[in-house]
This record gives sequence, structure tokens and C-alpha cells, in this order.
Amino acid sequence: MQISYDEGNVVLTEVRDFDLAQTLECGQCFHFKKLAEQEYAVCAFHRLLRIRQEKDSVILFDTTMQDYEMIWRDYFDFGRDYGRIKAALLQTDDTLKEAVETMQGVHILQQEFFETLISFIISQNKQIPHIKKIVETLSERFGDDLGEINGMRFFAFPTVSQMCNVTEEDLRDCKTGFRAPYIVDAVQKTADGQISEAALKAADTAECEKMLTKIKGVGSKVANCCMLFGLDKRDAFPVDVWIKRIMEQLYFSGKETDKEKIAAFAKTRFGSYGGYAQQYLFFYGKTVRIGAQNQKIKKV
DNA sequence: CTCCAGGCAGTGT
DNA sequence: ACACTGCATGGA
Repeated sequence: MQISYDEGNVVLTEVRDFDLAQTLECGQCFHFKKLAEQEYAVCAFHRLLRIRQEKDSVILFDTTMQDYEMIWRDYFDFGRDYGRIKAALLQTDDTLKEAVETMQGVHILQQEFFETLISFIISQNKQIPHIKKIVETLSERFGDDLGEINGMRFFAFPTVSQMCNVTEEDLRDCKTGFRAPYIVDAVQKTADGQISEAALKAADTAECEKMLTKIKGVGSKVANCCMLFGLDKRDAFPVDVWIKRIMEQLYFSGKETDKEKIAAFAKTRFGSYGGYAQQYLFFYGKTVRIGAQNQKIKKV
């Protein structure tokens, strides 16, 4: 990959194993807006970025080389060699082949811990468009204004201190429903240090999961999403309904299998690459193999 | 109208 | 250990 700076834009060329749309739309993040095909506005780390991909080049508009190196390089995980990651996965398991090849451009983003925690607490029993809407509302009401693109204003996800005085009622106003007390608990525990990002990062994945599930409304699935997307723990393997369905189909000959069993299987099968396998399988299972159509067929 | 959504906590065996 | 239920809200 080559990096250059051109009239205020950071330009990446000869980009391999990356697809902007796949990476943003695969369900790991919620704080972005599609502007056109392969062009997005992304909010992260208190910044607003317009970014576009054209074949094997990526343009980050109106940013600095320093911001690229300090923020966007890690955010988009350009520092990792996904060619090697995919090769390693396929070497031990060619059941994954179709999923990996279909979703070949997915990167696992390195998102902010606090935003990831709150976002995935919100995600329970909700569809992705709803989650995005609530994240947007929280940012608008409690976060900082980051500026505008194409006449639309964008807001940073609120910080812990900006959320400290937000009440359960305020949160219900933002349509968080029964998750409102969960968010309050997560904010409190983060603010008073019971939940510390540094401690979570230092802990191994199993230990980290235990710490996170002390928060009300955080179970195994939310904790694993938080670890994979917000704490850079690539062996985390969130098991949700979609992963359950696709794994039952691919690895358990269609047999009903409980989530714990699937998680244990994934741990021995994929090990430190679990998170990557999970994300290829999740997106593939959801969009291609099982999809919304098949779900309707199942009902009839 | 009913059913379900990237689940979880609470309660009951 | 395991099964079952309620939960806010919006879309199909």
C-alpha cells in the first residue's frame, strides 16, 4: 500500500484486502452515513471524516497526515495484513472459504471502547437501522458538533463525562426503552472506575468478559462485541442468532446447538483468529447464505 | 392484526 | 444446569 498527500486529502493506493462498504456495513459500527456508492461520512474519535474508495485506492478527504497516522490508520486497521489473516484461517478450515471469499474486504475496526460498549448495549433486540438512529440521537443531544457534510450536521458520540448526568428518563426520550437503566449502569461503572479500559485491555479475553458482564444489560454476546470491536481482542467470538444459524448449518449439520457450545467450538477451532472468522461468517450468513428471504420461508 | 429484531435479567424447575 | 417470560420500540 502507498500513502500520499494531495491537496488536503490523504490518498492510499494499491490497497489490498479492503472494501470500505463491506467494512462499514457489516454490522460492527453504527456511527456513519452513506453518501454515495463507496463513499461515507464516518464519526469516530471526536472527528468527522469523508472517505471514498475507488477500486484499489482510498481517499480520506480534508484530513492531515498526522490524523491519518494517529487515528484513521488504526481505526480502519490498515496496519494488519489481512492477506495473511485470511490465509491462516483457510489453512485450518476450508469450510470458511466461501464466507471469506465473499466478504474478502472486511476489516475489523478499532473503535472507541465507551462508544462500542453503549452501542452494543443498545443493540439487543434491535435491528441495525434502529441502533444507528439511537446512536445518532444520543450524539446529537449529548455530544459535540463536529461540522457538516452535504448540508448534514454530524455529532461526536458523547464522552463518559458528557453522559454522567444523563438520567434514565433522558435516555428513554432517546427511545432506548428498557435498555435505559443498563446504559445508566454502564456509565456509572465507567465513570467511577469499576470498569477501566486499561484494566480490560490488560486482562485476557475470558477475564475481560467476566468484568464486562458485571454491567447490567451486558451478557456474553454484548461483552464479546465490545471486546472484539472496542478493545482489540481478536479472539473474542460473539455468538448471536445469526452466528448460531450459520454455524449450525456449516458445522453442526443443521442441528439445533446452544450458544455456549458454539462459543466453545469456535474457541478451539479458530483460536486467536476467532473474531475474524466470526465477522466473515456473520456478514456472509446474514446477507448471502441464510438472509432475510430464507427467514420468511422458514416461517411458512 | 401479529411477529420479530446482532439479548438479557429475573424467576421457576 | 435448563426453560420460559417480559421487555420498549419500530418495521415488515
